[in-house]
Amino acid sequence: MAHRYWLMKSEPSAFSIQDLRKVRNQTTSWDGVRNFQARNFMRTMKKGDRVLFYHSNAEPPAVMGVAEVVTEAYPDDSAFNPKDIHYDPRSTPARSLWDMVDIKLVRIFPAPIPLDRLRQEPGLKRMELLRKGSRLSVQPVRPEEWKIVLKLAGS
DNA sequence: GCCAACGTTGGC
DNA sequence: GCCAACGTTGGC
Repeated sequence: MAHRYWLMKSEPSAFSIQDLRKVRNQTTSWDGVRNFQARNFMRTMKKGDRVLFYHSNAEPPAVMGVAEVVTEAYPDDSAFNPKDIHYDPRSTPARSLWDMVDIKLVRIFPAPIPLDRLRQEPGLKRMELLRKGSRLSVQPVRPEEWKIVLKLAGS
């Protein structure tokens, strides 16, 4: 089965794509997702799936580069820690409510693709990111949308 | 900082 | 099961 495509949002003030470049193995666990739809998407991710890394709440908001799924969904242990900002007592190691995946940096685009640039592309009209009021932090990307975005990135 | 859009919570 | 109140997201 062919790999699937996704988009994942991060606020660069919390964790940027430059941060991802610096961490060990350029790999991080995508913890802290506390939205069921986003969690469910992560649960369907397969090793090798490709991810657009998006900076939200940024100036400008933009697609920054590409990452890949290297570990499929497993319990998000940040939910178990009362001191963690994402603590959720409903989730326990025995019965994990929240999951995460590991992603690894593939590449950072030479130039970010700003949100308003994406909006100019007729082929991206249906993209989840561009839907009015869309807030999903993990979302699927159609293959044809992926192709357009990568073309905009100059690949 | 504002606020529209959305998801979640909880009283009934 | 409804839905008002509330909290969050995220563009602007």
